[in-house]
Amino acid sequence: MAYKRSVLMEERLAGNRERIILATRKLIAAGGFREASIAAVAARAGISTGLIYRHFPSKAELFVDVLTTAVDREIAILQGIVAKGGSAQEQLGAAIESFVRRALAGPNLAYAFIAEPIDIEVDAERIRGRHRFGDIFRGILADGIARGEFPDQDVDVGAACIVGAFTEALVGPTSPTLREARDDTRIVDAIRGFCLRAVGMTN
Amino acid sequence: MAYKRSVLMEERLAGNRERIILATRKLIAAGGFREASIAAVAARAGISTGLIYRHFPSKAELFVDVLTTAVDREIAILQGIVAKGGSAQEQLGAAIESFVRRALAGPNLAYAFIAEPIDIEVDAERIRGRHRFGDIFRGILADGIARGEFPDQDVDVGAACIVGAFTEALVGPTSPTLREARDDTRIVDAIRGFCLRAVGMTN
DNA sequence: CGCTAAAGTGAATATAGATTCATTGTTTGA
DNA sequence: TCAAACAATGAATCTATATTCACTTTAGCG
Repeated sequence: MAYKRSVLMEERLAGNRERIILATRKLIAAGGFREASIAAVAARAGISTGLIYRHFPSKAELFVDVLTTAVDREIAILQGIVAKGGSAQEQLGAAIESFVRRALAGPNLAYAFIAEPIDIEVDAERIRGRHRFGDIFRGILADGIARGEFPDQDVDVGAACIVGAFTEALVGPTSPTLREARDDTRIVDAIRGFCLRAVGMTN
Repeated sequence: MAYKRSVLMEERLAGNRERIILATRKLIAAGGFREASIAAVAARAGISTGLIYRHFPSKAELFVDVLTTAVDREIAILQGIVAKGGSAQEQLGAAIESFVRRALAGPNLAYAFIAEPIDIEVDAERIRGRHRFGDIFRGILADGIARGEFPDQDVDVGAACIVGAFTEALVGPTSPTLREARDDTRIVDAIRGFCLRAVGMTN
């Protein structure tokens, strides 16, 4: 007779997949891609290495899956903010604040993704993710300029600078957030202030 | 009798060391750390893999050497600019312009260093390099605030944002400079303008 | 129960790349 | 010219992981 997976079984499978993804995310968050070896992921997920390959064709695809999922979530939130309307200044401020706050809330943010290359396949996705973030900000900038809110400026460079600025301030090695005694609100304000001024608001 | 290297020999040795470093730098510039395998370095330098180990105890130390040398050079230039005095605004503008111009001049900048991790040892150095850049900008910022040129602001976050901004705009994946038809002056101006406004200059 | 399909395992294999070292070539100083 | 000391080579070795696959366990179904 044909083999039909019961609902319970179906759930277990999905659960395993979830546990693999979760384990990967945690390992990456804790110590970057380098920490997330297949053996480590398997151990953390409480399964065998072989089983991972039943769910993902390769380590690279597992990573890409984890990455895109995380980026999708952020992009959706940013788009939501833009969709809400308001002045370009409000949108930009809210977008940065949201991103920065979520990153700080971590505890150990998938955002580290934005900053660490490994293999070409994953890299491609990482870059795509960064571009998608850049596009959001480019849009807000262009809009603000069109509305006369911001002075005329190079939106490509501006978007790149904004992404670079808060990425570095948050997860980069220069980051003040890496040193203890963080005051989240202070950091959010500082980054938002920096970017808003940079874009032309006297604030 | 004791063996004493002749001057000529001494020079050949030094030349080999130089060629190894140069080959490494070029390979890294062309395709990142990943391209710079020991085999590739040896091939490019026109020597054997074994010889590399006569000059450097490990691949990591070779990379660290190449990295620090490059960073040292940049830092010295930035310090020279600061030492020349002038208003904080002038110093900041000149420092950014210098850095950005040199990076654009490439041909294929050692600055990619700033953006790509590999092993812990090299990472440590990379991070130190970024900190050293950050320190320069933190200094200029603090000075400008003290002199009343810039509004009061968080210098730690500001410095990180500045480093992040031009790093991303130059070598990051979002970078507009990666796409052809570059207009160097336009990019320099855009980045400098962004950072100066961010710091509080109405410009 | 007994039989099959799928889930799950983990030791064995494959691969890539750094590192070593036995060997060969060159330089030095008498 | 010769022997010791050093430079240089590159195939062989070591290492670290990703990936496979022969096998064990469990679930579905008559």
